Amino acid sequence: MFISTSEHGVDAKNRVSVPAGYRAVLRNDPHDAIYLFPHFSGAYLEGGGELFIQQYRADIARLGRYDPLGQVMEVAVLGAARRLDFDSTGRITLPKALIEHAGISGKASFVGCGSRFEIWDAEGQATREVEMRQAAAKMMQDPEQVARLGGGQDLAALVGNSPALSDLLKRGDT
Amino acid sequence: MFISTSEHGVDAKNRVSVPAGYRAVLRNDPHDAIYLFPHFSGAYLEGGGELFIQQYRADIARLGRYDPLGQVMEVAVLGAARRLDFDSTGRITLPKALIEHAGISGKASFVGCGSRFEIWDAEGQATREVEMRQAAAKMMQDPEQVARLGGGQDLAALVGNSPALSDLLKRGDT
DNA sequence: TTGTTTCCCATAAAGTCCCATGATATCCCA
DNA sequence: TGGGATATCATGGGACTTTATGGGAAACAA
Repeated sequence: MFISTSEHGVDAKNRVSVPAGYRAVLRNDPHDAIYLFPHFSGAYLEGGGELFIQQYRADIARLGRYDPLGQVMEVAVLGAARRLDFDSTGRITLPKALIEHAGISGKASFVGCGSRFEIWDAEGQATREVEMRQAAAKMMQDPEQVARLGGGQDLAALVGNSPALSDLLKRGDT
Repeated sequence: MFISTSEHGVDAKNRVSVPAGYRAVLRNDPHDAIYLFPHFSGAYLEGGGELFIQQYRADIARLGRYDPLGQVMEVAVLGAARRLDFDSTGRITLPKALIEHAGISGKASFVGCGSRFEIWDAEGQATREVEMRQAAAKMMQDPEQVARLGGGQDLAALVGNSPALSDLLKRGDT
């Protein structure tokens, strides 16, 4: 699971160290690499491992070849995505197009989001984090939102019913 | 898996370099070649490897010999498709008919779509990409579309239940 | 011949690998 | 529990390899 936020410098060759904790998550993947794409809904990159990109692929494939939503997502996600391999010290080289989309200058901020992570320009990220915390607090005052979120009451049941999920949790590399 | 978008010049001999990442996908194929055909629903080419063309073949075969749809697809896809071999530096030579169908002049844009890719004239592709990203952002604001897309909730369970899919992910050449 | 296609070599730019170094974190033992 | 030894991590720079692309020679067709 990708968690925590950390900043890393982007050098003259556009290289940036991927947080060690994230790399540990990817260690079991077929290739030692991450997938990244410029997100369509904001100036940031979304990324993850093999599972992350295959989820998008599965979602798109499920819609079928002639669905307009699927066609849009194909270009916006798969067409824009890049596979970036690590060098021997755990860095990736960010393509120019991705750097420009996210407006990264000097420092990049990695934000873990569970099964995926986001990369933002470090500059704005600090304030964004505070805003998100405030937004969360506000939403928790709305009973409807609280109800939608649930509150984790049923995870135990979920695990009990799903050998797959149970294995996944035991394996611990998710 | 074919992902990312890149532009490549088409020279006086109609040669064009296939992105290195795409060639890596095809390395396990029986012949080191791609299949391409002028797509019936727009001014672009659709292409892929052995698996890509065999999927079309299987779909058509399933319809049976006397199905009008099958007959149409046979001509429109298999009849129009070409197998193009790579030269020693990873280029293919685009036949005139394909260049004309896609309106390619000078530069061609390869767009990865997972199990297949598209080739567009680079001129229009740049704007198309921006439009698609905007369309995606807009669609994500419509709860109905979001619901249709799903959001990958079930891939993990899917993988857990399917040894075949799990192997596929591990093999990593999809 | 003339035009077309295929193969091979040359080159510049881009990307990747490898080693070095300083900083940080972790471990171990008194 | 403090402090030094060790391992891990982040980052810089140079050497090397791959990739993209241009051009020329050889094979083939009309």
